[in-house]
Amino acid sequence: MVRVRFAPSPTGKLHVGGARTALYNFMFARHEGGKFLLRIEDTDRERSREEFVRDILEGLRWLGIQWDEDIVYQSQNEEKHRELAYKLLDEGKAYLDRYLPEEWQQVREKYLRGIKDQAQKKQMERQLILDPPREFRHILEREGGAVRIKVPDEGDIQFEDLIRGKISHPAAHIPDIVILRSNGTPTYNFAVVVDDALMKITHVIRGDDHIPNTPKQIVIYQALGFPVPLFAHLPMILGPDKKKLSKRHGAASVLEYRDMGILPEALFNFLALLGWAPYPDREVVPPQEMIELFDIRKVNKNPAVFDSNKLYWINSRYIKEKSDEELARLMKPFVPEEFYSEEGARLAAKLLKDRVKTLRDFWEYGDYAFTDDFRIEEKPYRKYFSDPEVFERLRILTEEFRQLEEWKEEAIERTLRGTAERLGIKAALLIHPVRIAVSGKKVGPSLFFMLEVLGKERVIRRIERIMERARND
RNA sequence: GCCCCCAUCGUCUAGCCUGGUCCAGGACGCCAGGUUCUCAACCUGGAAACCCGGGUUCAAAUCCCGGUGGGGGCGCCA
Repeated sequence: MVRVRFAPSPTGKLHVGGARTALYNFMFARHEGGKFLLRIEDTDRERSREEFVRDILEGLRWLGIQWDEDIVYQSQNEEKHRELAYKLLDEGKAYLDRYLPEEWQQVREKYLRGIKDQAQKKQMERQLILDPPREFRHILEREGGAVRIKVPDEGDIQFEDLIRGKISHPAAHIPDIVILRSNGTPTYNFAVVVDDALMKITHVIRGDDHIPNTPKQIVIYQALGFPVPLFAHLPMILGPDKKKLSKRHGAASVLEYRDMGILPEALFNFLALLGWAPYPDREVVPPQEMIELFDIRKVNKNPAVFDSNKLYWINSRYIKEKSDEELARLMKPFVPEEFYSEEGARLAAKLLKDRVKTLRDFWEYGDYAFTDDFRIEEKPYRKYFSDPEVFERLRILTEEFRQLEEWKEEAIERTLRGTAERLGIKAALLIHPVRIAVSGKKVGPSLFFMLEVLGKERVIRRIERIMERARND
């Protein structure tokens, strides 16, 4: 049974890099019919915050990434970590380092400064700890200390990465790792191994910044006698400047994308595509299908630049696919409360779903669907309503509209063009002022379609109202 | 410094394992044209890449070696 986990530390919001890692774990678990678990690595008490835990959970839920068992908090396992570290000590697989951190710093500077050869350095460090120089002889009398695991001095630590194939690291270059600090808390590499073993994790899927940690963790697994899981290291996600993605690159947090009007399935789709391609010629692949096709072995090795442009494009595709009713519901958070109505939202959806990029755009470009009190762009308004002739033209058009029985796109167009012809003017001289009158904007959907959707009463009302205003201006 | 990892259009990628069908395919973006009442969408077309150098081979984007470039790590941080 496949068991994977996402193990964020709650020292910041859920950002897209973390979300992608969670996503790949989730897709792998679902594809394999296994379990996806969540572990909060909250051992860094200084920096861990409850609000970040909430942000992470909310972000995952929003993306549709559900975890299967109770959330594990790393801090719950501290007793177990200590116990296992002491067990290794008893078995002679680890030893005590009695230096205080500051002392060790001094010792390193004094005795290890020029040493470049890592194997040699490792041996000297061990020597210095087990057999301190005269001035530190006294530390041997001390109780306790940090626990260091003995790392083999020869051979290579090897593992088969599901994405990269064989990775090998000379054991002699790995120093004896501290697994328990002198204050009794476990270090990261040790805690991860113990927790993963306790949770019976079978596949560790994480960012490739962890590749250098893996050989160390394997040493720990082996010392503990735990089965070593399989590893898969995902490439990093980079900002447009090819640097590791961070807050400097604009929105980096998952919930920020939600608040910008991105659909969760669009972000899911987009993130899944960063490092993997389900098809050679299809980009829009909904979550369920992604899961069915997911193959960890096909994941790329090279880092990917986060291109928000493409995210917006994918988002617009998903918006296009949705029904007006669903969009009406989805856009609610993005419309000021006093203006929101289900009817208005449905009109906005119908009018704009083929042209918007985010849910936010519905209000941004479609306020006139919700209220008569929409914003009128000054420049085009002045352009079309400073011509005194516009009043008579629109008065005639309004009369025609009033008598129009069948309020349909084609009939409206016929009426308007017919009127223009009789007046001996270009249709554009009616079209543009009407557009301003009913929407306040110089650009938007096809006018006749817009008039049909908005409805006869509203259209006439708005034309008359704007003329009223223009006369007074 | 040492160790590990990576390298196809501006960007995401297909192809690479199992050399020839690749003068390298798709998508975003960009440019041009079409449509049109506007902008977008849409349709059509276009520019745009195998990091460099050796080797193996009849044949290399694909295999091997070296270089260069980028990333990560070398903590009693995670």
